[in-house]
Order: sequence, then structure tokens, then C-alpha cells
Amino acid sequence: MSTELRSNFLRTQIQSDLEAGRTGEVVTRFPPEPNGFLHIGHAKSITVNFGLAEQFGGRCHLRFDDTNPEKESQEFINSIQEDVSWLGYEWSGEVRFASSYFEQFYQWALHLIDNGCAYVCDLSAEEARRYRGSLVEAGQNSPFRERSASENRALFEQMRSGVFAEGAKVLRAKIDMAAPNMNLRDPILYRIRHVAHHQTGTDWTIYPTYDFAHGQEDAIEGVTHSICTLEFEDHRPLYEWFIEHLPVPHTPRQIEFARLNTSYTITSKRQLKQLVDANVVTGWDDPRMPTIAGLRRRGYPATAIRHFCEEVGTSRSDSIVDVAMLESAVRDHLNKTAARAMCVLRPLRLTLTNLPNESVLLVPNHPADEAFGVREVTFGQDLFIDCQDFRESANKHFKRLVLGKRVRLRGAIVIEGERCETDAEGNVTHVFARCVTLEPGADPDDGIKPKGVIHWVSADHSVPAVVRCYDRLFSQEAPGRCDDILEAVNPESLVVMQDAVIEPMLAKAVPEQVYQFEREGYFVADRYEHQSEAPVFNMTIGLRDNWSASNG
RNA sequence: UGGGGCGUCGCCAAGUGGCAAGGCAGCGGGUUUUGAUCCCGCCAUUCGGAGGUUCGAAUCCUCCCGCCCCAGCCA
Repeated sequence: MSTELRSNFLRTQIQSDLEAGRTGEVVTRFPPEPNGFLHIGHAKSITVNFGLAEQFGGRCHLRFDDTNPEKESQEFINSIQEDVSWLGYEWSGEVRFASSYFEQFYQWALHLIDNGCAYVCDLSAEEARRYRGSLVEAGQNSPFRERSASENRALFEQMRSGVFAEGAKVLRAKIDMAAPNMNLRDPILYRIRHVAHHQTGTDWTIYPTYDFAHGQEDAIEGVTHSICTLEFEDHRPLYEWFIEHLPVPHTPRQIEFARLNTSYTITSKRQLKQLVDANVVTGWDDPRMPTIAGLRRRGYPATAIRHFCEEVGTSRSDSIVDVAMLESAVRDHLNKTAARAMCVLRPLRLTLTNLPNESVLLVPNHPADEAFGVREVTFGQDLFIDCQDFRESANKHFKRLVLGKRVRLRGAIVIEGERCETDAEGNVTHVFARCVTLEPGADPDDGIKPKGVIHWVSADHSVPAVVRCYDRLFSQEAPGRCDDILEAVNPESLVVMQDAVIEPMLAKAVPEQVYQFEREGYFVADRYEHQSEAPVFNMTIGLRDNWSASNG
């Protein structure tokens, strides 16, 4: 398996670390802040971290980076664990929390204070911003920068005891206010927040910042390779500064890679929330959402998502991957794993005028894999076909049912269109055809073979179903760049087929089971709403179609 | 204009001095009771640009151009 994996800079780097003896094992971690739902971008990070551990025989931790209680909740902790598990990964040991290391972080902060490497600063947020300087101007030292270690220690202890108001004081590292890297201009280590924490309750009124927590979390857990996205690159010198100045038990290393972006997709929490709030979608797990929960409800298999993440590779260059690659991975997986069945989305009644009697046909569940077996499908005089599969007359490119022309009914016989009835508006309401053959699978005796095949469902042995057909949520390739995300929404991202009919077997589908509705696409029984008595399917992805796009 | 990164086919991406993998998309053709699948073929004399080093450069050097990130008591 691992020999098939394409090389990338992370695998190359880890391999060389192992060979050079810089590390004897590989320990990674997926460290989400529990402040929202996971999306396709997180899936990439998950496959990178868990994948690397797996490939090098190491382990990967699931650690919640819960240093900012205001934005976090247990609800997100639960959904994140569910999503990681659903993607097929098992984290090493128990779920971990940065918050469980708070006391250690506090002791380390004291260590910095005692060594003159940190100080309590009384500047307001606004003042601190001004003192920080700009991208091209050096910052200025805080007037509180030279407080003695003992004064700082006393003040910091008071910060912990809760005597100060939020924002009144912070603990900062004493590094260099003139550093060209802004992150080194005396970064903030602790801020005062009089809010309860979902894990530690009211134990703390000061909370460490990401910078003061992340590297130390890695050190405590023995993480060897701390893999994060490119925007943290500038934080690496600070990450290393803490590791060097603190008596940590281990030296982890941070390596950054480019986050995943896909076309026709947004992953900004703010914009996603706009869609939910404006009811453009039904919720965070709407099948059109790029969240893991949404993709799951859409019927995207976890395996396909993982393959996609591997397929796109891992590099350091900013990119926007064509979402067609994701769709291709989904089709590729489903083609091999989904049983076939028939569903008529837009029913049109078809009567066979010379069919002698009803019969039960044995139809293969997969065209190329006999292991799927066969199923019984009732075939009778009255059927439903899709209204798009019939035309009173058409040119030779239309390979479906036409009056006076032949077509094969999938898994059954060859028929020829005879006549049709229309309503007042001229819409075809009923088609009549005669059977040219009676033996399933047989070709006509006169040698005139039909050009096409259409699917059908017995009118007397079908079950009504609601089928939601989805298309891309956005009609623009880079919707995230729009001023108003709502204007980029594809108005046809959802078309509900209220009158669809399915073969009876499909009504018994287990929620989340995906089938290929022949000639249409892959559809999943809705995870929450599907019931045998009231079937509900979601379109996962349509079949590739080289015809309808360029024709009517 | 300070610092840190990145630029290889329409979109991703291997390649780390020896003569441009692969996938997606696209385009031809074949098989086919899904206009699907599958199969075959085509698709970068060239690696952001210009110089230089070398027998030889996408890979090394120089300069230039373009794009991304950083001034939260967010992560």
C-alpha cells in the first residue's frame, strides 16, 4: 500500500527524519478548536495527519484546541468526534484537550516570568495595537515591560485569582518589539476571560492563547510532527521560542502545508452561517453543504473523500482544486459499490397494448459484478417511464422512445411506440406501445435492433417517493470572492421530484445506503427522513453525461 | 515599502543536475441491454521571465515579474 503512495514533501521529510535518526517514531495530531462543524478542508487535514501516522506506523491524536471557551461548545466536540470516526479514523488513546494542560501551562508561564522572559502588561487592546507598530515600522516597548519578576509573579497570580477585569491585563512574552515578524513583538500569552469553560468550568479566569498553548500541547503529547496550514508559518519562530525557553519534555516540529480549496465551494464559517441563517440551506448538514455532515448526508462515501484527498496531493502552493475531481472520486467509488435499481423521476404512463401477461423478471443488481446478485422486478402492461425519454418525433440522435421507433426497456423487452394522448396544453399524458419481442433480452426477429435503452417501473408495483436532486450550491467558480455570497447561489441547486416512483425493493433501503438509479445517477436514502412507508432519497451525484449537455 | 512563502499542461501534482510521471477535465475511436462503466489513442521540445554556471538545468547562481500570508487580548 505505502509503496503506491505518491511522494510529497511531508512524506519525504518524515522519511528523512526517520533515516537520520532525528526521531524514532511518528506522532501527529488533528487539533481542531471545537467552535464549528468540520468541512472538506478539515477532511484534508485529517487524512494528512492520520494518513502520515498510518503510513509510518506511528499514531495520531485527536486533540481539541480549546483555549478560547467563548466560541466553543460540547456540541461541536461531539460532532467533530463523530465526523472523524465516520471518515474512518481511530485516534490514538483517549480524546485529548488542551484545557487539561492548563495547570502545566500556568506553571510554564511562571517559569518564563521567573527568567525574565514574560511580563504582565496593563496596556489596553487599543494601546497595545498602537505600540505594536506596523508591517513597516518597528513597535515600541510597553511601559510595563521592565517590571520585576517578583512583581510580575504577584500580578500574574492575581490575574489567575480573578481580581482583575477582562482586558485589564495580559501576560506577554518579552521578545522583540522591533522584530520584522509581527508574531515576535511581545506576543500575548494569557488574557483574562471571566467565562466558564466547557471542560474546566469556572476553574480559570485566564486562558492561554493559541501561540502559548499549541507547541506545548505537542510537547506534552510527544508529537513529533505538528502539521498545520500555511498561515501559521510566521508563527513557527514563536512556536520554537517557547519550546527552547521552557523545560518541555519533548521537541516537536511544526511543518506547514497548503490548505485545500475546491472550486464552487466556500468553507468560510461566516459565509456558511449566512447560508444557514438565510435558509438557503436547511442546516449545517444540508446535502449541499461542504461540511462533513453535509457530504455524508449527500451520500458521499468516506472512502471516496479520503481517496480524493490523496489524489489531490499535498504541497505548499496555494491552489483551488476542481470540484470535479471530488465528484469523480465519488462516482468512481460508487460505480463499484452501489447496487443498481430503477426509479422514474418524472413519471409518464406507458401501456403495452399487446403484452399477454404480467411476469416477474430477474434483473442483475450490477452490470459487471455478479456478487451483487439479482432481484425480482414485476413487469406488466402498465408502466411508468420518464417523460424525458419519450418524444412523438425526433431526429436520429434521440435514442429513446419515439412513435414508430423501437427502444429497449432495461432488463426486459423491445417495444415500438404506437401513439400517445395529450392534455389540453399539448403535454403528453399517456403513451401506447407494442411489444416487438416477448422474451427478455432477446433481439427482434427481423433484425432491426433498437438504438437505445430506457428505464421503467411497473405502474401497479411501484412506490411513490420524494427524490431531491442536487446540483452545485454555487454557480460561480470562486463564490468566496463574491461581495454577497447569497448572490452566488445556484437557484437550481435543489429540485425536488415529488412524484417519483421507485421499484418496491428501494423502499426498504436502509438510511444512508446508496444506489445507482440506472441512467440517472447515485442516490442515497436520507439519513434522517427516509422511511419504507415514505421513501426519501437524495441525489449524491449524477452519472457522467456526454449527451444532454450538448443536446436538448 | 518590513518579514515569511509560492510559481511545472485548463485544474491538481510528481520530479531535488542526465534529457517532463500520474490524476481530473477535454478530444477522437472501440465494447456495451445504463448516452454509464470499461478499453485504446491524443493532450507541456517545455517547467513565471531574462541572463549565467555546466558536456548537460524544471532542478545550481543572479536579477526581474506575479500571487498568497502576517499589524486579534481568534485559531
